[in-house]
Amino acid sequence: MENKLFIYNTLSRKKEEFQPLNEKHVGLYVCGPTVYGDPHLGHTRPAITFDILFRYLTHIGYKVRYVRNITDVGHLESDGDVGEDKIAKKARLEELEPMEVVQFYTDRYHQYMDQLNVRKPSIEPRASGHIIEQLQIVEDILAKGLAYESNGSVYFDVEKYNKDHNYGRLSGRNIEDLLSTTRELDGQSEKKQSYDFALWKKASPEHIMRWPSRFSDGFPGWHLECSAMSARYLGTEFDIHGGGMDLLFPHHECEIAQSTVANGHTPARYWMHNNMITINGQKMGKSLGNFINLEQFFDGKHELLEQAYSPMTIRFFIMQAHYRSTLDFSNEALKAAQKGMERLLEGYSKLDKLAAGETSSFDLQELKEKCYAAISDDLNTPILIAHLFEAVKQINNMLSGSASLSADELDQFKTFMKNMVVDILGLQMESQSQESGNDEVLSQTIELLLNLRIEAKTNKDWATADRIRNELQAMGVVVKDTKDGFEWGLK
RNA sequence: GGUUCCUUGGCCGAGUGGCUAGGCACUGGUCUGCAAAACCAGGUACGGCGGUUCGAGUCCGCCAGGAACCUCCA
Repeated sequence: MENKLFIYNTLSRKKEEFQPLNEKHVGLYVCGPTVYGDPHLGHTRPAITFDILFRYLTHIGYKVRYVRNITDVGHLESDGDVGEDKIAKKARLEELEPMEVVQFYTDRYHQYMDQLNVRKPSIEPRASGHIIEQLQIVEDILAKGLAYESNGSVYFDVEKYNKDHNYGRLSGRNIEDLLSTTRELDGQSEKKQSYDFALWKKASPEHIMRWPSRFSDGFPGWHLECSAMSARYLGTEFDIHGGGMDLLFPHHECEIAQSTVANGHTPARYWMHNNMITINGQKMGKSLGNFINLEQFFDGKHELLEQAYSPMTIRFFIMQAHYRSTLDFSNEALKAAQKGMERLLEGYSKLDKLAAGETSSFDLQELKEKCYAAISDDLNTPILIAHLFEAVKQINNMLSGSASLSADELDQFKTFMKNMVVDILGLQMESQSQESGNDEVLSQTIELLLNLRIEAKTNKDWATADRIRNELQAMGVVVKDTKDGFEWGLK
């Protein structure tokens, strides 16, 4: 691959040059949502971050198998081992079959991801569809003596594992600290140590999601699903594992421990973690109750929102910060993102109008190199976007004749901009894409009016000219005069 | 309490020792019948105190404030 990619690997805490296990192929696994509620702003961060990674790897020529799971079982409320299953609880409250809850919120998740122009993963497996694989791992770990059975449940023996391996190598914790900082919780008497985690849980009588096993009728521990599904679809060793920083411990640490015992090595070579979105400086999360759903962003109906924000505005907002930094929500920041995005997309849409000049007045190769350097540097989208604004400036200058590109370079420039804006950043024009049927009639009508306005202007009939402009504006049609005519767009 | 991390101009947000980040907002100008858009120009910055260095927003120490994880959360 001619374009190198450097990514920050949580395992080594350094930026490393990405080297795939198999030339030309990349296996990517990202922890997906637990489908017991509507997606909120926080869910967009990993979705968009790894969408860009997926798009960029594809762009530079890799064949990427991107697996992003749907968690529909095993994810417990309030505590890793004693709470109620999130899906089951929702189902009980709503008097639904658990799989109805799963289907409903999975569909909703897909709908919002489509609006954000997040590409679909190659495979989207569900935890409940991989119980057999998960039980197999439980058997493997038991056979190696690193798990123990207790009252129908099976727990991972962290202390024993830590003798030969480093439990905490990903999260930077050590087992002594864990002992002293883990709270005493009810219902833990089955475990040897508080930090042991469940591989299989015996279902209590009222628990509706249950599968038979030789241990008990029960369900798999939460961490197990990712080990099982990544191994099934990407092999026991694959390239990149991604997810939110809040999953680093215990989820990913446990995943490493399980897979290491089952397969003899760490599952993924590169671990990437996106940071959190904050609201008033605090993490936006379900448990804190300070989250804003995507539906609320898109229709503006939330007390903290001053207006509605489009899916592309949200996408651009996320991309204007580096994925490993926290990103603070505010109306002011969202509005700034919206304006910036409009400026970038407007500039991009003017590319088609450019005519080639005799010579080139700016260094296209340098611009391209700077852009590739930015995205290759651990997906530095804010820097990439800064360079793209430079490109927009050049487009505007070319339009007014104060800059130019030769025919050959203009073609390159157009392709390059499409690669960056559309293929890699995944931005798309919003107003046009929504219209379809009435489009032609509408445009012709508006252009008729605007041509009348030109006549009025020629006759210095400013009153009529302004009336047409103002009334169109009131209907949501923005009119801009140009040297030899007009431009218009729908707001 | 433990671990890790953060503190940049009015707002958001890049920047891992020397070179203008960028966007939004603001001010002035050019263009235009006016407006919008566009373009040009401009200002405001690195939490505090020390240290290392020829040179620090960038490295080290201390202090202050904040966050994440340690329990489910993307």
